[in-house]
Amino acid sequence: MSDLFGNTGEVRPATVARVLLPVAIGMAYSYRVPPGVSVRPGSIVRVPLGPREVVGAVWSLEPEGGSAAGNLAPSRLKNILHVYDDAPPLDEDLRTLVDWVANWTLAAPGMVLRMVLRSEEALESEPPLAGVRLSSSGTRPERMTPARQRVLEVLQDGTGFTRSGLAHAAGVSSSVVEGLLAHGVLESVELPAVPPLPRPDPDWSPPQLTPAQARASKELVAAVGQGFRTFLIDGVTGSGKTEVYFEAVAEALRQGRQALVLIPEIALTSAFLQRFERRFAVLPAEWHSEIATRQRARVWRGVASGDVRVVVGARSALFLPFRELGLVVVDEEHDGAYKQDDRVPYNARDMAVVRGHISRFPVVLASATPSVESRVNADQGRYVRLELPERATGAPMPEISIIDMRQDGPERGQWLAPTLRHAIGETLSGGGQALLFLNRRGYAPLTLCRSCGHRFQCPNCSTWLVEHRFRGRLSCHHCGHEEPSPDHCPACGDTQSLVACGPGVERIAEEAADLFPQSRVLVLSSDLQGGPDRLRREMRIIEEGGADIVVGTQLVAKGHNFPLMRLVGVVDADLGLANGDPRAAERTFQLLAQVTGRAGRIGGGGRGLLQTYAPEHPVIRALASGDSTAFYEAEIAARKAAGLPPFGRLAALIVSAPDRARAQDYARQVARLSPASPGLTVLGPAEAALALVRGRYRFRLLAMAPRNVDLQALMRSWIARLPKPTGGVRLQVDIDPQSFF
DNA sequence: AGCACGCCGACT
DNA sequence: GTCGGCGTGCTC
Repeated sequence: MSDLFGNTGEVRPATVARVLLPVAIGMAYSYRVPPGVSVRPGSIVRVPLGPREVVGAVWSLEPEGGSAAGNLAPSRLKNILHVYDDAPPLDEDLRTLVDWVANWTLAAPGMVLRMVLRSEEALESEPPLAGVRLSSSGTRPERMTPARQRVLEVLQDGTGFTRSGLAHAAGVSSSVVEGLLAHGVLESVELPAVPPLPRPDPDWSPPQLTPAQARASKELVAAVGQGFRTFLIDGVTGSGKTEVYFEAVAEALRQGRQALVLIPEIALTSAFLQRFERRFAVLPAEWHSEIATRQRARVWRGVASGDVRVVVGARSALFLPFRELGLVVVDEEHDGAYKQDDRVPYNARDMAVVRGHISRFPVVLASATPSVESRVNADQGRYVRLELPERATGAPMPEISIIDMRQDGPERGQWLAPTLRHAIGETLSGGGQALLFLNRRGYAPLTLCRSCGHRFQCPNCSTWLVEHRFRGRLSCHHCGHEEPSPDHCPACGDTQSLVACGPGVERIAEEAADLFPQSRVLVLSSDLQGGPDRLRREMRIIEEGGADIVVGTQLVAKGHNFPLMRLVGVVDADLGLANGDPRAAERTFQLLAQVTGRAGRIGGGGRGLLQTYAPEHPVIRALASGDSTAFYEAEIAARKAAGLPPFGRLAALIVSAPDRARAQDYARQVARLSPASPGLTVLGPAEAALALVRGRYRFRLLAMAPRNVDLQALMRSWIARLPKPTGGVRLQVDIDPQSFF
């Protein structure tokens, strides 16, 4: 027996269904299936839960009379209230994915289901719109007027319009339409709420590929429809990775399959959608947190029904109920935005591979600076590596050189070395743009009183307050605390004694403006007022040459192409190398490779200058030489020796409590228990392992296990043996925690 | 996750 | 005398 959606399943009337609910409960709950109602595994239902009603999904059916241990007596079961028949049941693959992700992340399966059921509005079809068309009786108006004439012309081919749409299209007022309707010239008609979606055309505008691109795309195209396989496109910035995987998307479309392209922080990258449109004639469906409710429901429904063929989305798009998904692409696969930190901690890049494995389709990871783990997977033959060693435009890669700040540093109170200043001057006089990159918002990271040594500190965190001179405020980048910039020291009362220490982008912009007074300087950072629209405008200004010097944080490393950008000066290449994060070097390398890759991307002739106090550091050497092999090999060896991912696995137990001392105390107790767990290494209770992260009173206790140990099972048994947290202490487990991996 | 219940401090 | 803070427990 097969239904509308192609699912074959028993339609034997079950009396009890196990329903997974979108709440943090470890198991599915049993509900009675009322007589005359039919459900199957995957059916989306509304059920009572305590005082409220929730939407869940049938996870399994229980045969009559059968009951698993711990279930309530059938007489006490509540009824399923409603079955959403407009939405197709979640298919078996998707249910397998939900269970898999829940097990992997140690999250409640219901919380993973919640990510699937992200649009309650999608579960019921939109009611049709009231519209009008020419009356089928052929009635003509008794008195013809020019306005009426125009309305009739617009309706000539028999299409239906909404009343306001018709008035607008004909250029008349709505009373003209009302009149014609009253006279029987027009008749009411139901219009579909969602106009039929044009489908992307795989053969609309195939690009001219370079030989390297053609080789890579050929391999991808051949793999589409041939089962599960993971590819890693490893191509330098500007090598045209997008064109390559677009060919795989095209092939999936030709084969009647859907495709999903994940990109980090999609809300900011309308340029990407336009590229898609140029290749496939229509815009793809978009999915991310900023999409409006109605549109979100349409995409969800379209994905489930098969009307939507391609989705471009943020990490959460991975949990959409695709009907016939045949390809997932993860662009910029190394990007941290693929990791979710709260609720269900998962990495969408890895779960994409899992989804491909479950549903037997290829997965494509792409990056100019692959993550260490993807690189290892490619080295070991688990992923197929496709290399694009040259820029698609033929432009040479930028020439990167080092400025040794110990010898060639600027004077005190300045931050741009003479060599960099000189390069900026040359670039500007040559008509190019210069980008000064510093990954630090604000004017100065620390304000100090010269008289008494007072430092402005956050009242909540133990961090310095960052001065934002444009806004006239001191701000904590940790918790968001803000206060007005002071004019005197609160400790000693001195008025002329406050000094800003160290640079932020605002301060670099000030210095650049002083050095090049005739140039237009633009600052780009996430505290730009005006939201994404403003950001897009500023990006446009840069693209069109409306700025000479851009000073930016990591915001400028991503997405946008700046055709006039010739020089990238990294103000502090060592920033980010010093913190305790074992991924610090990798992340710094990725960020600086991306940002220097902005130089000369179109016309060539790009230069990159790295200001550093550590010219011998492997990251700096890799960037300057353009050869990252040695750097990656060193990273891989270090990870291997430490048993860190990808050779081992990592978990964090997060302890939060109403005060720091109690969190710390409990973390110590936990750490003391660890030797009892074979195969698990706990870092701690040394202060170093009790890393304080985000917000007050939270500690992370890191645990590491070899790759072959079942970390999930180990953590579960470990947690079961922990002393019961009391006094407001709370625990949360996080596998592959964001702040470290 | 959400929601109710319950127990303590500061106000109309 | 109540309002409301969060700590605790429960939901088929």
